[in-house]
Amino acid sequence: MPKLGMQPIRRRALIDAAISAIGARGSLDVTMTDIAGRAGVSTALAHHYFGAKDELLAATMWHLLADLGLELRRKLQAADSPRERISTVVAVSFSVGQFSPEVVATWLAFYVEAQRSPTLRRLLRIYVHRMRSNLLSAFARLMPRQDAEQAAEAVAALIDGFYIRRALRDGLPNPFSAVAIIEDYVDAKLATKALS
Amino acid sequence: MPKLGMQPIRRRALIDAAISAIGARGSLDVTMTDIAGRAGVSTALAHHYFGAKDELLAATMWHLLADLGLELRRKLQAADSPRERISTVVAVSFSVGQFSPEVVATWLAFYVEAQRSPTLRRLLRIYVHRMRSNLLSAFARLMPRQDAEQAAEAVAALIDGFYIRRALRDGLPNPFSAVAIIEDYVDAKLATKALS
DNA sequence: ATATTTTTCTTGATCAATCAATCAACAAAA
DNA sequence: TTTTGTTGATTGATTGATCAAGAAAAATAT
Repeated sequence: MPKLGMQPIRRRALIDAAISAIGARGSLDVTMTDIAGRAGVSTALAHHYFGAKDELLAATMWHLLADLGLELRRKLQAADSPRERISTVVAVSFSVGQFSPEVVATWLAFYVEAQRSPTLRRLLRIYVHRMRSNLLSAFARLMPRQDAEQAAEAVAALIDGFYIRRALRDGLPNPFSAVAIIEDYVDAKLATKALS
Repeated sequence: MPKLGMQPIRRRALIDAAISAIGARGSLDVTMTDIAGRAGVSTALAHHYFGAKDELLAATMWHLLADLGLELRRKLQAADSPRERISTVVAVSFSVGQFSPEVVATWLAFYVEAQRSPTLRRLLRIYVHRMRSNLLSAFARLMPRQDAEQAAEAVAALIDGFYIRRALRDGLPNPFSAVAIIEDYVDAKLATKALS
């Protein structure tokens, strides 16, 4: 079923077009005509490469996930201390590649759609789990277990919360203040709960 | 244009049905047939009362907003100190009426849709602004202005972030831990930044 | 009270538009 | 010449919206 010889360039172009379309519209309720048009091809070709619309959307989400995972792994290698690892997770979440309005709107749309689609939910669960375990293992080396769990949940929620604000293009102006607020939280938490 | 003599009971039933349908599906992509069916009436009747689907959805969001506003105002009257007011805002956000999976999913769906619809965006802006000013005015009495602004942003983001987790029915199990984490943040912030 | 008219409420049937998906045909490359 | 890539045209299904007509209720008259 998976066509192996197909030119990956078209797949990539269609995925980028999907992100563009979803980002512009703000939801997954985009037409194949819109996506194909942005990629400069016919809708028939999109179906040729992805079969059904759902598969194109799933591939799009998988791409976002892979992109984030790649950047995260790369940056984490340069982080030595647990404290640095936390900052890296935060910084990557708000880096230009991940925090552009288009990408953020696409993430949010997938969050919503994941409630319906088991495939998307499974993909999203991977992301949530990875984010959580990265944060938790770092925090666990800096404070008691229970506090570490709280802190990891809080930072994850803060990241998601700022993503929503960003998608609404309201309230929070730039990524810097988001990072500053989260870092401030981490510092405060460390100041009160840190292991001696 | 607005029919004055109409029975408000049908409007209310249709709005409740809309919340139910949106909550079940997880997005605003619900059919009039679904909504009308849940209300036990025909689609034609839904159009009779609301004109277009968009207006029904806008009315639904307005209802959620009014509900939240009502509960918030009532509870805030019983809060004397700024610290209590902060706790009240948090508590109301995670109260049974506001934090049920259905309602949360509906909120999230509206967040997403607000990117497209100016009407919905205007409604949401009211909510965001009210939440922000409630938090900010309370924090401003407890710490320097700049810290207060950060804290208000952070608490608002935490609330939104936990809402997303709840909508995904993943990670965070119950409202109590969400409240505990936010309260812990507020306490930590006060411990380090409070006015003498 | 009872009959009537008028207004309000409700629906089934239907329309028009949108859209995912298919397919036969054609071009390009291998 | 076989495989791969590409499209225009078409189809079938979904769905928001409309409309004429029928119930039900309310108002008015007898």
